[in-house]
Amino acid sequence: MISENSKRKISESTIRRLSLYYRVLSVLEKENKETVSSKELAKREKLTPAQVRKDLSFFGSFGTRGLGYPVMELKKQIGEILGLNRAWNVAMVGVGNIGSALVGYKEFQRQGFHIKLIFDNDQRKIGSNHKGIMVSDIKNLAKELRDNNIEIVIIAVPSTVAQYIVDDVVSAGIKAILNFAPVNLRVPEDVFLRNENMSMELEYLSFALMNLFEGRLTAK
Amino acid sequence: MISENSKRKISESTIRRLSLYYRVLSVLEKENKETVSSKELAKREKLTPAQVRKDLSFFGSFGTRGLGYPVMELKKQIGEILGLNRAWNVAMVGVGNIGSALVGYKEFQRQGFHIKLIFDNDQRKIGSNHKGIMVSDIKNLAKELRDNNIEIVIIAVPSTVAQYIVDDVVSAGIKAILNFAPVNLRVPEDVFLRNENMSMELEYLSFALMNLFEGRLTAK
DNA sequence: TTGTGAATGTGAATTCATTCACAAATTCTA
DNA sequence: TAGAATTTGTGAATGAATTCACATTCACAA
Repeated sequence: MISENSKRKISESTIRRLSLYYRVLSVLEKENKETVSSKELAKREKLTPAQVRKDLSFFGSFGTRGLGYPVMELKKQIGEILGLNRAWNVAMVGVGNIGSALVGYKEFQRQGFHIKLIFDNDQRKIGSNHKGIMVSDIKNLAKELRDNNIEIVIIAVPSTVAQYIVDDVVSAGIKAILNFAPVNLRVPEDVFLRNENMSMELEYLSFALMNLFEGRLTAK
Repeated sequence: MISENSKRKISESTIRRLSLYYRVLSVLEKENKETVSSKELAKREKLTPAQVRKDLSFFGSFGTRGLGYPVMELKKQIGEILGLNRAWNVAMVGVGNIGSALVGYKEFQRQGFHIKLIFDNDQRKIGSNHKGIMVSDIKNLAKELRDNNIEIVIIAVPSTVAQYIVDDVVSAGIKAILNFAPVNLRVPEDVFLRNENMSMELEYLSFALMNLFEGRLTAK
């Protein structure tokens, strides 16, 4: 059971690690492991056992001393916390390179993120079938989002138009937006906006290699 | 000039923010701004001015008191730090949904990440032309990586085979790997491995919405 | 049923990151 | 040329996240 202290502020990094735990637990479930210790969980994610226990402790106490955590049950609990035990209605705006790839990305489906609508402004794409979903005209964005009870919108349009799209999305009452355009977008206070910056990790590697060459740094 | 105190350990978040500054500076450059203050830079990234100055101070002192930072010069300096003022030879392994989209992703090009080789194991894809690059047989992976002086490898293959690929990549002497497969990979101590977990941000939004419904949390 | 070993859950200690606050430097104005 | 207005750069202070360390709990074996 999720304890009431969950009202306390949870750090972003804890949530991100919860995602990691969830994934490892899925693997462990497939391996038919009944229980897992914080030590084992930590090892698989290159974290410390204390970190794992602390993270989980924010939400309740799921383990058994001397034994560890029940794999299936813990996965279910984390799923509950992250909202993965339910389906989310998602819309994709923009079906260029990235948008198109994401529509076909099975992992989203598996996690309960169901892409129900696809939008584009390209007349050649509108009306065409994309992995079983009809591409809608972006002109009808706000109305269609409302009519279809969309809860999360993914933005995969060129940077130049991303802000206009977001304004439209916000006007439709959407409270959660995932942005793939490499640009900073403005949203009202009550809207959650997350950015997926595809170049950032490459840049980190670039930085790491630079420092490696200059003899400043090692990988770990 | 980059000062010698750059030998101190730089935190991951500082590097990530450097990426953000770089992007903002590119925009400011296009807007023909000559200088920018830490205040303005902070505002654009929703950070504090102190944060911006502290981040930069790890690498040297680039600003002028009373005036701010010279846009072009600072961009150049950050580019130097992140290794963006040079070209990197990159290889893509796997041209499914994601791999294929990334090969066509202009932003990588712009930042100096040049995808020189593409690998797949699908006979129908091997030999075919993908955005001007011939798809190679994954059997020749290690040899081709060496022969073409590849420095960074992007993994976009199914989770089930990702570890085998990585082992092969490592055996070719590659020191920097970006992994898009939703799985934890093992690499030796001296290899930089970064993971791009496409579901993580969606899961964060999912968590945020859950808490919003339960009245626990606001967006900011 | 008792003892041993294992592993959790959590305050306290520590480490790490961010923000404060201000002297120093420089621009700008008149 | 002097005084006002900015804004940097950075130690010090604060705040946040991680790790430590251990009492507590439980499983399991004999």
